[in-house]
Amino acid sequence: MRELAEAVGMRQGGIYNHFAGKQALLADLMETHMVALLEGLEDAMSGLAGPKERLTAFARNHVAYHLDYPDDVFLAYMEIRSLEPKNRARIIALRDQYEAVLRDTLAEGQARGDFQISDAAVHTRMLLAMMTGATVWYADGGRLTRDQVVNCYLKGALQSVGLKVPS
Amino acid sequence: MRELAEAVGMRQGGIYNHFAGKQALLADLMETHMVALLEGLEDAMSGLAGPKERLTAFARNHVAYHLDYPDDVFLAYMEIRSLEPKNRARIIALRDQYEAVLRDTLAEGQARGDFQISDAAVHTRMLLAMMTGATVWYADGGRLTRDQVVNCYLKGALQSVGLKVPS
DNA sequence: TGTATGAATGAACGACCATTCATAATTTCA
DNA sequence: TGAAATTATGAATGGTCGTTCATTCATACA
Repeated sequence: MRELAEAVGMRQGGIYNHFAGKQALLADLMETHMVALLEGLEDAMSGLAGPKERLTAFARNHVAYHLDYPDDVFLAYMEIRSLEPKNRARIIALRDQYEAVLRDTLAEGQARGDFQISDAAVHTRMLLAMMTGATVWYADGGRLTRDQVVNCYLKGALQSVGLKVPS
Repeated sequence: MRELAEAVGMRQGGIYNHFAGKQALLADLMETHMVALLEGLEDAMSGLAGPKERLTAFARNHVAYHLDYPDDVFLAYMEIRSLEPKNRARIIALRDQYEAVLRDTLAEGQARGDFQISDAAVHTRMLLAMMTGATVWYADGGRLTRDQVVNCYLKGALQSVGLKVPS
């Protein structure tokens, strides 16, 4: 808390005029992150019908957002276990809502016979873990640009469901 | 340290007769984990030549091992940043060695034209994150058996590199 | 049996940290 | 301008935790 206070230009006590405590601050940060992620997703996927188009939009949006806000993603992953039950439940509900968008897309592709996957729920978690992992190693100014990385992941995601992707 | 001591049936001070301190204990745990992972991998892949066979063995071994030791995997991920530079360097060297096995396999498959991937190094991280993620949600006695999960991930991994997998 | 070695104990130490609160400074607005 | 409300300060509090160490205990061996 001392460090956070310094970082925004005040002393330790000042933060408590804006947040009830560390837990409330953490929960607020994580909720803001999840809501932004969800809203961005809804924008990106609105109006798209086919499973392939929807998966493409999801993957692009997910990877791009995660590369843009690696700190939020890191915090959400590392500190979810620090949330009190009530706060954690709220955040997990948002996360579940996000996951459901991908799961429904995969299930529809599977039902249509467009996707070759064993299990939509498992494949959802496979893809989410795969794409989120980009934040761990990506750094601006590295060998690949952000867009190149997004395209690598998109290709991997599409191929993972059995689609053919032109090189 | 108090809790760890209790868990092995002694009081807080006793641990220091066996480990120099918390840092040494953590480093020892993580090194043991990485060495076991590497040795298991070498066993699983020895004698396999083709990229497809090697990727198959890697994926099976990785997912199976991770499902068997989720606590080790969790610790290795969450606490790697807690290691002092010297210890961290040792662990990361082992991790790099492990990654290199998969990267070489993917690069060979790409060079042969067997795999359709944009970038072997990126695809390595995609697959590792994807497969490691199984530990986050898998629980014994759930809807799917361990072997079913391993096969889901194997199929996803093989398809991600552009291979056709019979359903 | 007596001694030496290794291991366990638990109180104490020092450092760190989130939070509180009395006080002071600043801002708002009538 | 002056009072009220909001915000900032920083010392103090209570708690946690890793580590140390004098002491006790158990075991092995001569």
